[in-house]
Amino acid sequence: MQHVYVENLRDHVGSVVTLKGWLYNRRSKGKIHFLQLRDGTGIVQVVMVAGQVPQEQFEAASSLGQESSIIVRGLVKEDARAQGGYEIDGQDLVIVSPAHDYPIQKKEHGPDFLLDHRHLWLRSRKQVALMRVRSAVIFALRSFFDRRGFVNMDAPIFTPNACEGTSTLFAVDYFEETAYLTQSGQLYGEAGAMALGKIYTFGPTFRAEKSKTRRHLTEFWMLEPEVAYADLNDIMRLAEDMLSEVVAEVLARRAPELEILERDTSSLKRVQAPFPRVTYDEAAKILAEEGTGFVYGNDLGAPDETAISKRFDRPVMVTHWPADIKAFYMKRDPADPTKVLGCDVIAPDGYGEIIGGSQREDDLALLEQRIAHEKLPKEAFEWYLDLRRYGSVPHAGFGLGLERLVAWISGTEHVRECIPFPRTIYRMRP
RNA sequence: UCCCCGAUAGCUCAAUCGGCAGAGCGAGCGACUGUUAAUCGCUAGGUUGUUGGUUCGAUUCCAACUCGGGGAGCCA
Repeated sequence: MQHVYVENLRDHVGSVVTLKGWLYNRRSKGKIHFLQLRDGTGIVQVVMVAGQVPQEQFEAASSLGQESSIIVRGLVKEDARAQGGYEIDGQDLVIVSPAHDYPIQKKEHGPDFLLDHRHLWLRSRKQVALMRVRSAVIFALRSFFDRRGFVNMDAPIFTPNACEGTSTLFAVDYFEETAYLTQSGQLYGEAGAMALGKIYTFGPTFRAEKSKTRRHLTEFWMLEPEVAYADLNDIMRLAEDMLSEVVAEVLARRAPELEILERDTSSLKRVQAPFPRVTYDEAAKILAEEGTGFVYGNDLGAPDETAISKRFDRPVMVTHWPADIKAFYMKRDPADPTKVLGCDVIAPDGYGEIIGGSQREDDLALLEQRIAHEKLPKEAFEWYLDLRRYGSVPHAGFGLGLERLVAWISGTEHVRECIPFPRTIYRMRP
């Protein structure tokens, strides 16, 4: 007798197996119970017929509440009438722990109620599928970088100062000194690239901005590759290869989950490098035609990003941004010093900016000027300037927002469902 | 910080012009041998977010507050 998972039932047709899980739903009709057992890998229907199981088990099942933990032994059968194609002829039922009045019903709920019950909401069919997609995305990203010889070298989460000097940071008491939760691992990633050639950091990132949109979290996961001896074009190719391979792998490995999530995969199948590229100036022309109210010189707003992405059938790369609206470490374009060698990748279907990257300023004097111009505390950046004093090389990298990527691939409206326990401006419980 | 919207049973929502607080689901009890959010019958379930105002009378109109949702800005 072996304990099998629902996702492997096809290998056990005709055998008697033991399944361990929770009661997802029960439909009882007189002398027959239909128990839907979920175990995290899937849901299967268990049929219990009176007279074919011990009488006390049949009666116990008739009052069994949703999410009761149960162990079932039964015969695996193929049955066209069952969802998923397989069914269990129940022979024995053990109630591990009965549950009553489970708060989340099999009906629609509002976001407030569901987020208050996030610890239980995670058991729902779509949320399970979403977490499995998220896990597959992370695995695909890590294996992509591993295949290409990158070393995972994570950045610290406590930092002594702002990385980019713009966003509002979360301050914490650090032994009578103020520390901040990191908003980016990039500067540390640059140190790693000078040590190891090509690295990526992957960890939680914190922004204390009071953003209230479906694309924002105060705590999110960011993956940031950084490559020595690389220019803007190198990391643009890296970004489009990464997205293409990750999307293909998730399509191949998580098709059932994407179906549960009702994701139309036809647009994902078109996600293949190379991606269309437009400069900021070209994007501004498109926006003038579209009449979005875009003002030249500003950053792209969410409606601007959507208008541009609608012109193409795959992610779009926008390059050569005005230096004034970008971070101090981005390298100026030699052909036009008002622009920087930066690149944002905009996902289709209104999911917005999923990647922001650039070639980094590698000239010590120019970087010192930029730090002075931005009125940043130079002493805090001395270690960073050392990277230019001792063997500076052209280098580049980007940051990928994991939850935005997962939201796009899974077709989820809001990024808060794409992380197990979302942290937003008005919500940090449970 | 700004703009818009919302709060009524455990959940999702309704309540006409300001006039007795309603339904479905869930829960409890009962019926049913193929249900797919099963169906059918019965029962219980309410300080209408809080405070104040207008009124003979407020779930309904007004104000403030609290909590939440969507968006802007900022960003991934």
